Amino acid sequence: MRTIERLPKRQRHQQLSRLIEENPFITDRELTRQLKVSIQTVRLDRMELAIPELRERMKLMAERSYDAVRSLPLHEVIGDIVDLQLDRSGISIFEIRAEHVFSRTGIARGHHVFAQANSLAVAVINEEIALTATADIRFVRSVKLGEKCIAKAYVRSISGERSKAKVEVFSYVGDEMVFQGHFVIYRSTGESAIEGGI
Amino acid sequence: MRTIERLPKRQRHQQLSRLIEENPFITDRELTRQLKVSIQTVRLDRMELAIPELRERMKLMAERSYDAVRSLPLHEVIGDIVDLQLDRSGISIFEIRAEHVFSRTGIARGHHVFAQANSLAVAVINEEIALTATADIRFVRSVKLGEKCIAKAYVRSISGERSKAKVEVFSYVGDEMVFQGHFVIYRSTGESAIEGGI
DNA sequence: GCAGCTATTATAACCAGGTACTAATAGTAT
DNA sequence: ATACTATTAGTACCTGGTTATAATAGCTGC
Repeated sequence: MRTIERLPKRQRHQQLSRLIEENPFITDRELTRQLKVSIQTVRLDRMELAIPELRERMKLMAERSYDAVRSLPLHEVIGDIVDLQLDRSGISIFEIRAEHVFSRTGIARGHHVFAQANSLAVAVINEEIALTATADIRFVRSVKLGEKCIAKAYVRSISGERSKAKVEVFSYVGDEMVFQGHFVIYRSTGESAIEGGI
Repeated sequence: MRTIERLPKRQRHQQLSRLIEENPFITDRELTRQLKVSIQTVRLDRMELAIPELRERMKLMAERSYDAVRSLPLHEVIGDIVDLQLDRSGISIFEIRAEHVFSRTGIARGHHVFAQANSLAVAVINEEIALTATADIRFVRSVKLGEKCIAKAYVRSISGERSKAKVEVFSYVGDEMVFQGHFVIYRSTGESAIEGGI
């Protein structure tokens, strides 16, 4: 009977996957010890499961984190700006992924939604250095994992003398408003800045 | 004359450091090609500069990113809460590190300062699920790389009927106030939540 | 000019943690 | 008995190094 002998193999495959997921730094030798099979079996199993060798796993992790580090400057703006009319309006899209949600509920953490809006409010201001001075925000409904958050910013006034701009941002999922915020942005012309925008 | 022959070595050391910093995935063989010296010289140089071999570098990067992934759940609260009196007040400390600042200016990005305050405002509410409904915030002065931001939250009112709490948060660097915020937190008793707190 | 020094290069043995391939063995199904 | 799968064993080879030992080149001080 095939099932009798095949089950242990599949079980071992699951165990092996779990062990490597739990500790990606485990060697085949250690897996041999824990699974009580020969090192060849471990390697055949990895082959079948398309799990790369330890060094390859470490390399992939290192590359992933290195790419993340390199792309950090891009994150100075949270969300992808898809339309921008300086000193007038702007639109950005931000997809809520696993790293943005409150793990227990799958609800996006507030500061990510805020960050998208703040980024856009700063970006829409046509100035070298623009920093958020104040913000008055309202989370209208929760944003969930997988949802695409579309933020629209409108510049309401620019008072040239004191270098302040008022920007309103509304964020939507589909046609539901999820967030609204009124930002006051300092359009710093170089001197002492007030805050860390995005 | 010693300086004549020693200079090229120090220059090469600088070049080598720079090359590895630019691309940590470079092999000694490739360094040999770029520096026009033997592979032994490259290895002696790495020894002198205490730069680990490629595989060790990748392992360190992988471990660092893996630790970061594992500690993510801890980041559900931004900042270390050092004092907490539920429904009354709380204090948290958050050190501004390189990953939190606007790279051009070394000024902390607004959403990190906001996130610390928001986290604390949510944490101080003695409820299973607490979500930010609205926030009225003001960035008083910029917070810079290396500064320790101390947030103090005070619960101002709890209206049991509609499950709302008002929380004030003030953040300081030393004795300078850098941020203030008025939060309205929903103390969700299980039904439809409004926002993604922290 | 020659010992003494540093810097560099060469050579060889060895290592971890594998891959790739071949072969043997055990169990079981038909 | 035959065929098939699963497992184990063994060997050669690979990358990207370490470690140690020795040879060579270039200059220095005297």
